[in-house]
Amino acid sequence: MFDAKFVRNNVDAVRAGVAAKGESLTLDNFLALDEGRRQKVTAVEQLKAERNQKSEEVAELRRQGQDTTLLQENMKALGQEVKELDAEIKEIEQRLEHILLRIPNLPDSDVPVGPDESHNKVRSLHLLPRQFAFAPKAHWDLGVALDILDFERAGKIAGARFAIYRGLGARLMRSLISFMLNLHTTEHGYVEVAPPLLVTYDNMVGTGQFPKFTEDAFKIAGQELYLNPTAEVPVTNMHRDEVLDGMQLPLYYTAYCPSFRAEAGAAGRDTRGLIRMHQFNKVELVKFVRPEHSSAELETLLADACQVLERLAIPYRILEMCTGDLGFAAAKKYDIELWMPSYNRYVEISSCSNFRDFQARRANIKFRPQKGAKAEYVHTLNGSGLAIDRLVAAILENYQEDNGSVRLPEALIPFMGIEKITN
RNA sequence: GGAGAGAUGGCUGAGUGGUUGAAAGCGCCCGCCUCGAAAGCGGGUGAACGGUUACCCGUUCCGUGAGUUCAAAUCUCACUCUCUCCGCCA
Repeated sequence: MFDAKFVRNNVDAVRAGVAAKGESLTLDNFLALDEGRRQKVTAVEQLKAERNQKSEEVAELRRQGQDTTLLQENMKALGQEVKELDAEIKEIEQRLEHILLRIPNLPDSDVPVGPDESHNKVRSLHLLPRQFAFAPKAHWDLGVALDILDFERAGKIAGARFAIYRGLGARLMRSLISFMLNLHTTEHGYVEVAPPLLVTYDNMVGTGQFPKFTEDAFKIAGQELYLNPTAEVPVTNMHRDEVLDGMQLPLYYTAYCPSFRAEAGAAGRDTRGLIRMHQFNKVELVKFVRPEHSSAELETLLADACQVLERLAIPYRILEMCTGDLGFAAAKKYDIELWMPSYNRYVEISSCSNFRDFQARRANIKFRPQKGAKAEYVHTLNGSGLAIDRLVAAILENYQEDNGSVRLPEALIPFMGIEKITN
């Protein structure tokens, strides 16, 4: 979110940034409301100054034992006027905030310009897709045949877009969680957290999901609580309304969280398998950093996420997202995509984003650069490190053998206690 | 779920409806002292918004929201959260 003053003073830049993201906002209404607000604020503040002054007079006259009824009568009208103006201002401010909360973050200047995903830039390729000497199976077939995935029974429990992990499948998921959390905590310097999975409306606003994308979230009936769509929400909001000690920055957090998405706009897409589910598992990376470091921190965040795929030896590529594919809150974003034989293409496994101070403003997260210095907004970043269900799918598909068994990546063997999943 | 206590600045903690943006202490910053430091002494030290932007001026903010009043941190109501005890439970 931007503050009104910034928008007022940088109308053209904001318009251009919004347009680059493929949205349109005239801001004319905003500017008119903003101008009207300032006029009313100036007016009401004069009245309030008068009220304060007269109130002091009342106090003074009373001390002298004089009658103040006449003065008090005059004050009533003044008080009423103030009340009405305050109400008008409040209404205008609500409308201004309504607009401000819906202005997307502006792209960094080095982000490739383009309307949609077709303009994303491939930054690098890592390992080449394996050439199969047999017809590779999709993970939903492999997993069911190996009796480690069960979609049918998951449907009995919760309907479509859910999965049951079973036996070695459940152990594989647990192994991936441990493997990734261990990697990030012991080698990359992240602090592991296990946050609440239900979050308030304000939390969702803080990270930018709300108010624009309420239909993507699951709401708890009768309560103002939502199932978290990504650990980004609870972990970033941990520090909401705080002034962090500048000496403690940067803060690195990693969290494993089940995550929940309504997938409102995805009816009929990726209906099979583990790729797009209402409930999925993810290890997330979140950083709170000084503004001058956030660009460099995005690069190391990306590297930390890629390290998982390096260790698992799965083919992947890194995409630099263009302006039209940045999403609402990001100023710059990389996607990591891994090779999925059943799709015969790369599939997203992680998004690593720099939000600059966009989320920090919404969630009111500041830091004090030095003792005694004025507090400033921090920069926040996050990325999946990585999405677990898609990783399971990719391991099954990329490591499958012609007899339907699946070898395990070296790095997972200590966690699994076996080298191969067979029937 | 029942009963009680509480919520004030970076922290601790005073506060009788009327110079209380808020005592005091801690912390922090500047100065004096010192070779330097500590101690001591003196001064300063919240945020947001608006007007001017050199300085400065005004308004708002004492958990949140409403109300009473000429005037609310202080009175009333609702809500949220924290703590203690009981009940329940993993």
